[in-house]
This record gives sequence, C-alpha cells and structure tokens, in this order.
Amino acid sequence: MVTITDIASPEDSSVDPFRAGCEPRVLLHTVGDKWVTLVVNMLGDGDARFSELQRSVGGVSRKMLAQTLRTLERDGLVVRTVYTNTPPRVVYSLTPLGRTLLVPLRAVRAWCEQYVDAVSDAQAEFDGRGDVQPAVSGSMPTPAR
Amino acid sequence: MVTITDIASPEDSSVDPFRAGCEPRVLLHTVGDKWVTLVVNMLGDGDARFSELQRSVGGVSRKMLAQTLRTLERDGLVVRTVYTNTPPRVVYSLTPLGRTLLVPLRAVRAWCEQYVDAVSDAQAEFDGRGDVQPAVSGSMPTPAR
DNA sequence: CCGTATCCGCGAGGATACTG
DNA sequence: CAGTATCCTCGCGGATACGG
Repeated sequence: MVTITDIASPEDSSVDPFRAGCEPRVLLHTVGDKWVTLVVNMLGDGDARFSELQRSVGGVSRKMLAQTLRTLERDGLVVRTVYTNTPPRVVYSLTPLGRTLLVPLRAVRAWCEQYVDAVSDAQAEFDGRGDVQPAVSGSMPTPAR
Repeated sequence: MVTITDIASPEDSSVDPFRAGCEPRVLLHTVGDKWVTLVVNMLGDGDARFSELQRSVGGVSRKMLAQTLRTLERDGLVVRTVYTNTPPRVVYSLTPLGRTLLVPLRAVRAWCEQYVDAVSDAQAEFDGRGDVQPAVSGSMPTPAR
C-alpha cells in the first residue's frame, strides 16, 4: 500500500515553495489532513481507545480512522498498545514527537476558534453583493515587482 | 457553486471534538488544505501576481490556484487588486486577518521542516521490519480510563 | 496575462460484511 | 472490541479549450 507520504516532489525540484530538498511539503500535507489534525488534537487530551476516538472525533468511519492511525503510527507520532485479553483493548497515545506536533496544531485550532466568526462574516459579505470591484485603472506598465 | 466551507456539521452536534457551535472544524479543513497553506505562506513573503504564485507554489494548476484564491478571498484572508491595463495585472495580498493566520501556519511549517527527518526515520524503521509487536499480555479488565 | 467552462479519469472514502 | 476486505460511488482535480 502506498500512502500520501510516499509521493515525491511535483517534478520541478528547482523551484521549491518550501525551501527543502526532502519535501516538507509532503509532511505538511499529512499534518494538515482533516482527520490527522482532529485525532492528534483528541489524543492531546489524553490516551484513547479506538472506539473512544471514533466517538469523540465524530463522523469518521472505522476505515478512515484506522488508516489515519496507521499513518500516524508509521510517522512515529502515535504509539499503539495492544492488550490481548477479551474483549481486546487497544490504546493509542502520542509519542514525544507527536506531542511536539500538538503545539503548532493547537495554535491553528485556536486560530480557527478565534476567527471563525470573522471568516463567517467575510463570507456573508462576499456572497451578499455581487461585489462590484472598483478595479484600479492601470498605470505602472509592469514594474520590477 | 458550493465549497467545502459551506458544509454543515457531521450530524451529531452533541459530541463535538472542536468544542464549538459554529464548527471551526470546517474552517480547520479549509485552513489545512494543501494549496491554501502553500499560497498563504507564499503571500506571507510578499504580494504576488497570479502567475508568480503559480510558479512559486509549483505543481498547481491554474484551476486549483484560482479556486484556492477565490476561497481565500471569500474568507477575507486575501485581497485581489485588479489593474485594468494591457496586459492585465492582478495582485494578491494578505489581509490583516490573513496575516494573523500566517503565524500558526508558519508554526506548522516550521515543525515540518524541523522534524521531517525524524518522521522519515520513523517511517523507515516502521517499514523496515514487519515489526513484531510484543503485545502487552492483558491484565486490567477494563479500567475507568 | 488572467482567468472560467467543459470533459473526464481516478482515487478517496462510505457501506457492508467478515475475522481474531 | 478492533480492525480488514470488498465493492462502489462521487467529486477532486488535471487537461484542454475558450473568453476578457
């Protein structure tokens, strides 16, 4: 199986938006993933079992949750502890590395919570009127940036 | 046209991973989007024209870039300034709100750059061996968390 | 140069059923 | 309980062509 973390650079490695040879862009994609952000945030509040995560995250299928957790485990962000009694118990928890990720991820989360209203307002205004833009009449032929 | 920012809560609003009534999850999804993060980061380094963005981001189609910029504009994170001369010029820049987003987004970016090697190593180790997990033999029937 | 419109392939991801 | 396997759909996103 091949996951998103395996894909290589677009094709042109000379122009790189994220100044790097080994593609943090790819990592960014993983980290920015919908379920990844939610799961890591949940685990940040304490270890949890599979079914606990499924309930607390809300709206995630078993398939996607398992897939997400596998990726996180593979990336060294989450550890999976199995208790082999019946009924079986599996507990997921963040690794030290995973906990470092929690910091910036919570910053993003905080931003969302803080500005969700502002964004909502902006959307309403944008959608409200056809938004007749003034359109600056051109001067400046084509300056050097 | 309906974008991702329009979709509502999963269905069960009682259990909410992101403690909110007005769904910052949805915003999170937008903010975590692949192209959004890249574009905002680029604009953080200075205003840019459409074609400049397309080149600097790398690997993005005109369609996706336009779509991304439209979303960002609608969300009040980016402003679009049109100069109506020939050849036409369109300059995109972050709004003050957009600049606030830049802070947490750059934190995530910094994390990716800092730990890309650690993650890469974890992946290698994970993939290397079939990873025969010890599996903790069960005690503790089912404690209260 | 800066987009939008149209077509379309492909893979993400839900539903369901089955194992340990 | 904690997944895996299989099917199937649906919309993301690339390619292409056209308009302002």
